[in-house]
Amino acid sequence: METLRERKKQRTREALLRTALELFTTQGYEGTTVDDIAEAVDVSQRTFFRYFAGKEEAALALEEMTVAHFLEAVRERPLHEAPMEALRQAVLEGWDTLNDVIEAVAPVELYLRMYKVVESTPALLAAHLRRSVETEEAIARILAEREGVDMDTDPRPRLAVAVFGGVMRLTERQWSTGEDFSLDAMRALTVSYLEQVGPALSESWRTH
Amino acid sequence: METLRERKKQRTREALLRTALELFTTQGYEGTTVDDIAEAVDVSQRTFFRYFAGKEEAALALEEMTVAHFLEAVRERPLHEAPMEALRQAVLEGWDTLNDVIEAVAPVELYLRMYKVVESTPALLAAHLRRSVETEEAIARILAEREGVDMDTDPRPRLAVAVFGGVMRLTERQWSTGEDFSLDAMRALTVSYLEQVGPALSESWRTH
DNA sequence: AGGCTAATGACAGCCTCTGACAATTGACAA
DNA sequence: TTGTCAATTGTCAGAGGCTGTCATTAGCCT
Repeated sequence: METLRERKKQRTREALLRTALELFTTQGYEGTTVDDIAEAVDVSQRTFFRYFAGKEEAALALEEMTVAHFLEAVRERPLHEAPMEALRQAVLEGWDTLNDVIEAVAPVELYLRMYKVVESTPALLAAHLRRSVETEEAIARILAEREGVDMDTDPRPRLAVAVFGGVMRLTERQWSTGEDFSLDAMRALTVSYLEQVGPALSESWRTH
Repeated sequence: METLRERKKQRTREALLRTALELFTTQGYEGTTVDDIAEAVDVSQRTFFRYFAGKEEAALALEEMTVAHFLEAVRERPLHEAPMEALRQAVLEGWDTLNDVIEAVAPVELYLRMYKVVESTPALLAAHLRRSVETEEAIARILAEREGVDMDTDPRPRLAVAVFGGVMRLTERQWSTGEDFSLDAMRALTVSYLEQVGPALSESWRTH
């Protein structure tokens, strides 16, 4: 952001994003129109769509940053860790360093509030899940390269990621609807669920 | 469907659905407008929205039928089967008896073609995934009751379903993009992936 | 046959998103 | 500094999904 022009663009984008998130978390996603956002920032509606492909993109912009951050964490995991363990450590580390990634754009608190909005708004949840598919494909690629296997012939990378992704999405959902809506609670849930995957799979749950 | 009125409604709905699916599979989902469908059936656009909550609902109507069918299959699995095994058998059985559920509305071949449309259309894939969340919640409830555990305190039902769902979605995706687009191929993929979940999880994949 | 009710059509309107063109504003060299 | 070029924005116009409303039609039932 050298030139004045670039700085202005940056400021417009951040104003749009911050305003959008603020409105989404207070009036709800569907209760907020793009016109509302544009008007609050004092730009035309058309300008909003020049910065964001759609309402969804603005709503999920923070998440996109954290996903990128998580992918980076996976890439940097030591090679001696087994795939699932590497993923596990990467998520936990991701939560720990969440603030470093977000703070420049918005307070963590706003991110957390958006989480609930996403989870409780059908249209947003749908968009979120669709993105997860792409994220999982990216993670699978990282794992495959890491372990030196070929994704096209070996299903294990995608399989491991599918399982991991399933558990993580469940974790998010339970967390966002639970009472303890803190990062610590999220960490605890993650650890707990990942621990119980094994037992949940092959055994019978009955205690007769 | 006793009265003439009810028969007419039934016919209108089926005409709309069949026409919609036909257009979706030939011109694509986004290349088809609701007006196109309504016009082809010779009803007003408003009438379309009286039968379907939206374009999505029409596109996913067949799938909804098969999901209901699958849930029924899960409910009827013998109690001696472990949870994951019951789910596995239910899916396989679901595929076997797919035709019985679909044929009254549309040929299986149309259902299969729609599968590719869903998987390759972002908006539809998103809607599909969102529905999967609800489906998984329903399955978890069935499993919990079956095994006599309380979902609110025991995470295993949701956990098992999350894992299973993750694997099944991967299966669908790989199947829909693969070359062998037959039900047999689907069955084979399902069995194969479920077999490899265990190995993919805890071990290292390297063969040094 | 005639009243009742359900189904449909016809508008009008809101919201998301896009293309096109003109106006503005910063960048940069002469 | 000024003039030119390019990037940013605003303004329109319009498509497409979806909803509310109200009048009209058509099946139902006595």
